[in-house]
Amino acid sequence: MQGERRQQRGGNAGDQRRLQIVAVAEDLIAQKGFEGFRVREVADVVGINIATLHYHFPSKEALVAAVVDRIVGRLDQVPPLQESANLDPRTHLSRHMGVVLDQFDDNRQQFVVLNELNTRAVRDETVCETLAASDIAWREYLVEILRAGRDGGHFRADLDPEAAATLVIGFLRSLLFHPAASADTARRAADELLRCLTPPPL
Amino acid sequence: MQGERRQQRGGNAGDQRRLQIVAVAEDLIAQKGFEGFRVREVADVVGINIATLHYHFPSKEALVAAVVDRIVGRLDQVPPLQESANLDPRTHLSRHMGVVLDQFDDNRQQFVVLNELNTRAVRDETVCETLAASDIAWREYLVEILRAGRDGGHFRADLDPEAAATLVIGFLRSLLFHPAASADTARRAADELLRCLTPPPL
Amino acid sequence: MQGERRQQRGGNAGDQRRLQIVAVAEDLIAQKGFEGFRVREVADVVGINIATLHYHFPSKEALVAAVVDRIVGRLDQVPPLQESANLDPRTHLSRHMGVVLDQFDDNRQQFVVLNELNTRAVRDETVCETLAASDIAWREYLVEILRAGRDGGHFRADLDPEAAATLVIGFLRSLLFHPAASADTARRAADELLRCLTPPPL
Amino acid sequence: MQGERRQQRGGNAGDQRRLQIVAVAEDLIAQKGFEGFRVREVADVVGINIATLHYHFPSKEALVAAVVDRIVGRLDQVPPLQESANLDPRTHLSRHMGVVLDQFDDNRQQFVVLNELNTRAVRDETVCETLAASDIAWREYLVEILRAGRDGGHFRADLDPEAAATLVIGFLRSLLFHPAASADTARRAADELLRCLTPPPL
DNA sequence: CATGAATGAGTATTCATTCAT
DNA sequence: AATGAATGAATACTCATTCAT
Repeated sequence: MQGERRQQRGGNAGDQRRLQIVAVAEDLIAQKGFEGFRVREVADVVGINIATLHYHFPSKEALVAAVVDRIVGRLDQVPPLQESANLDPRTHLSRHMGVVLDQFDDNRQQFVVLNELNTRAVRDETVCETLAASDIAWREYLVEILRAGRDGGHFRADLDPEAAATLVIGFLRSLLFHPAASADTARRAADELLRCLTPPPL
Repeated sequence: MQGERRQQRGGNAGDQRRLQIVAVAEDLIAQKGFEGFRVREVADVVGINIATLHYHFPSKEALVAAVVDRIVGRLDQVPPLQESANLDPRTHLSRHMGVVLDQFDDNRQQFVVLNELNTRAVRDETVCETLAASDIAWREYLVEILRAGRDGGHFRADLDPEAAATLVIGFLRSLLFHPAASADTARRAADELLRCLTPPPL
Repeated sequence: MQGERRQQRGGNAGDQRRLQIVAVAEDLIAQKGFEGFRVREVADVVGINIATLHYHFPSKEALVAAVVDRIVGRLDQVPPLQESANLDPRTHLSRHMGVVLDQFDDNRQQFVVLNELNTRAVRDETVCETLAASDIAWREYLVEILRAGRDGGHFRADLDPEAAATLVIGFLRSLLFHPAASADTARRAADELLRCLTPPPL
Repeated sequence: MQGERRQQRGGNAGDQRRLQIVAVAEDLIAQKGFEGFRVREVADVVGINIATLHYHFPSKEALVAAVVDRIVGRLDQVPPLQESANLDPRTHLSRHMGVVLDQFDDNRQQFVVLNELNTRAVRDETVCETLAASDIAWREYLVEILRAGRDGGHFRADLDPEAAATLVIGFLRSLLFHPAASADTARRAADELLRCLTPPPL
């Protein structure tokens, strides 16, 4: 009976604090990388004692896991999925890439942390599987668009949807490598990719 | 007797030792990442005292810089550049991607370290500039091929060489994210990319 | 319904809870020793919050003191004292040692905790005095038996009752050192000790 | 070839330092017990940095193990064994107990640490075995004396040498429990024990 | 060139205790 | 009586770096 009310959606004071800690941790990982990530600094920024942080997250590993969940959780929310469902595939793909490029402009920190995550995935089985699961979902989403577009004549008739999905993902992923890249270069490449996939005018 | 053989290329015995240290360091960075990279472990594997290592490399930073130089130096040796110079651009590009994909199969460690380097570049100005320089050279090399191919009719007439170079680099770079990716998937994507760039049959 | 039964001996519900805490604490000291004894673990096993435990026992020291009282309180209940009062001294001593040896078989945990207590006594004045008081009572009890036995011809005429009491106590105490000792070895030694004290047959 | 000279008996500077650290550690264990034993305090007393201590002993456990070895090593040197070899068994046993009682007077710290060791042995398999090995050697030594004494008429004819050895060891061991015991009480008990074992005058 | 020994600053984690509710 | 959250002071251990030999 006790504390029943508190088990709602993050309304609890404790949950609130945990969210705060994870948010700060993500910031710090973006700034310093996993290499320079210190739990003590998280506690300092949040303004709590290091022991309090360990009360909420029993170990550094647990805190990192929470950060990973948070990041991947955001990845899985592909915003245009629902709204653009009834667009023609080419426009759909165009908007999808546009959304990612916008995020690249507006929230570059997220990309930096994703880069950290990718590097960590090489040696952390858990992170690797988490990222792989997210990757598969994204790939399937793209393959569906590309196949529908090919069959509907919006894309080249000889298009290999899975291979093309690899290209789209590869291109978008490679943005992670260019924290200083100009958005313009990226948009030109996205346009070129769309032309690549589009059938030639007769 | 000792060190007699060492008087070959690479200079004196000291240079030889330095090369050995850098090689071990690269191995360890590939295994543990920068996060788990310890100078003491380098010394242990080489079989020398930690103080001796510091005699050759005054600081960890200096050792890491040497490793970075070694890796980037290898990057800049694009093997097919010379030999394939007089091939037609489409075959040239195809072979270039093939070479990289072969390296991905045979020497994945190099890709892992490159991934580490990319992540570090976000916070290390020196590494960032070193990688950027290598990147520009690669890009120019590809742009040249793509432009020649477009003008010679091997590639689509409406091709944007610079944007296409971004796509090629992006695709190849994204391999770093898939340490477990099947080589087959990558080759299918490379083929698709070539089809993308090729003009449609009339 | 709740707490109804609890209104028996031991007073109110609070006393009941305190008894429960002390019992768990003794168990844990037996398992982990004073070195590995944690108040938090006591609270966890009892199933209460650590703050609740501190409500009942203001400090770790207070809880330990309660455990010590509990253990020494049990020591002072020498069961055969009353029932065997009118036995001949030799049988009396034999039964006394038998009772202790039986406890050694049946309730070895108690011996383990006593060992912890003895070690702590070196540095804790309070524990030392508590144990010393218990010791003196035991010693006097044995001296009485031995003196009566000597004067009544059951033991050797040249027996030094106090020295013999030291031997009996020393032997029984030394059982603490042998958590893995066979009961048989101990009983053989007890028999030998009795023979030692008994006058030779004429 | 290098440093060959240094591998002699503890003459090396490093060995010297290790001996010093172990000696200080033993002192501190005697003063504070294992419960209050801190590696940092060892370093402080020795006058070295905590990292230097960890250079010589990689972990607290390793340091404790070295202390245990040192203590048990001393236990195994039963001084009177050689010199008293040709004494009659009764005098031999008397002197043996005398030596232990003298140590009890002169070097009580050693007994305190032994007490700590005994308590730790309950939970530490290694310490338990080490102590057990030392115990067996001591027991065999005593059994030999007692058997020879019985067969030679110095001790009672119905003496059980192994049981009597248990009594002697038990008595001497029980001294550990009485850090404040008067030496006089102990000597009276030792005398009584000798009388116990001696055959009655005809 | 090479080494054993040493160190300062840090690094995650622990634990008894306290306090507002 | 009971609890979730918080804290100060420790605690073992690590790591790059230095120095005398």
